[in-house]
Amino acid sequence: MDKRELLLEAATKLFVERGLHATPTSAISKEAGVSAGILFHYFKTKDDLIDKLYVSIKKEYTSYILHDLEKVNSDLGKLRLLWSNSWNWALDNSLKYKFLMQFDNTSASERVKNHPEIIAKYEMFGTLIQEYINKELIKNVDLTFLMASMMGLITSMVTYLTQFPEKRQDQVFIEQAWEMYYNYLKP
Amino acid sequence: MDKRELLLEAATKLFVERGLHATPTSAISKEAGVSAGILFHYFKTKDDLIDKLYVSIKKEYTSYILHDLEKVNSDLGKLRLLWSNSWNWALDNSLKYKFLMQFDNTSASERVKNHPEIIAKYEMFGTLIQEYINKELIKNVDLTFLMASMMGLITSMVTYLTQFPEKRQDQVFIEQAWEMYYNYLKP
DNA sequence: TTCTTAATTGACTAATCACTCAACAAATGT
DNA sequence: ACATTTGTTGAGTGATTAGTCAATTAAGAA
Repeated sequence: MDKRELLLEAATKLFVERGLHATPTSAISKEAGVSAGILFHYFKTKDDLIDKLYVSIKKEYTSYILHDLEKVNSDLGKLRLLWSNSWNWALDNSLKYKFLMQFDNTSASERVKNHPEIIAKYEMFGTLIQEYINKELIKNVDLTFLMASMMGLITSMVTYLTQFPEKRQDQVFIEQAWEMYYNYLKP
Repeated sequence: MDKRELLLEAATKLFVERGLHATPTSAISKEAGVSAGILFHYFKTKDDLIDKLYVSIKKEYTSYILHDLEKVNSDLGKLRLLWSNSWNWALDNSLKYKFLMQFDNTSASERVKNHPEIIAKYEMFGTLIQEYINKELIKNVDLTFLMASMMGLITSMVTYLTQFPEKRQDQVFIEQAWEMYYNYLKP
């Protein structure tokens, strides 16, 4: 398997488990089952690894949010899919999601937020949301706020469903979750 | 001024600014304007400092949430104060709040979450919320979920109001914020 | 005042850690 | 086949850093 990928995976696990400061690069390469030196073949520095990891996860997340969207016709249906994509990804990738949350609260994320590919996804997402706002399907709030609130609600879900995983199958719960979200957004 | 306090303040600032892993203890003592050695007089290790910082901030936050609650009569008024206390504190202490967010997403927080004083505050908060649930003032969800969702919504606010601070004075906005929260919680 | 304890300093040390590099292996191209 | 690039290793290095400690000062008690 691709060693770069192995390294990123190992790093995600250890960073969330121990925190950035308590995870030496040697631990990462050990966890990944590769030599210590190879890490610096794929990543210039430790900070570079961290930045690349952030970008890669953020890209995966933002891509998944828009996933299968064209298969739905109605606007409300699209919005609902947007939302469920978002929290399904978070639940299926809780480690990665936790890393995002952790890193987003550091100024270090400023270094990296302006990455072109992420900006592109945001813009796509942004025009879509703007369309919904124009159609008065949702409240007129700025995109940052909307993303942040989505993340906020999803974080609650992830926390909750990590504790009670069986609830995730519950159709009533899913419906409630959606209502909660939409209540929050509708004009 | 108390040097222990100075150290904790400096640490908060630097941790949020640079992240835990990029903040040496020497930088903390320098920022605090004290000698390098004194840090280890007040804190056994760097991790001990981090843990103590977390507990101290969490204590301050949970205390402030319950602040002035006895001055309000109606249940709904109390709930509203609970909420506004919570986000006012977060906005007035955004550095501390960001540190909490950052650290809560690390397993390191497990070491420290069971601190008796924090648990005590949670219990107080918990019985209060249980009362509201019994009175059917709010939905019957578990406390973890409720706290998490509150944090989630507040995080959105903090993100938003950091960008547009002038909105904070806006009465309409405050009213909307409350409605959003209550919509989310009412049965 | 004198004695005892606590606070404070900063040079020092032992350990850790990010990162290098020379050597080798594998793949790729010609 | 040979040459060239690319991937991989792990021991080694220099810098950084967490944490110590002997010495000094300040505070409190008697």
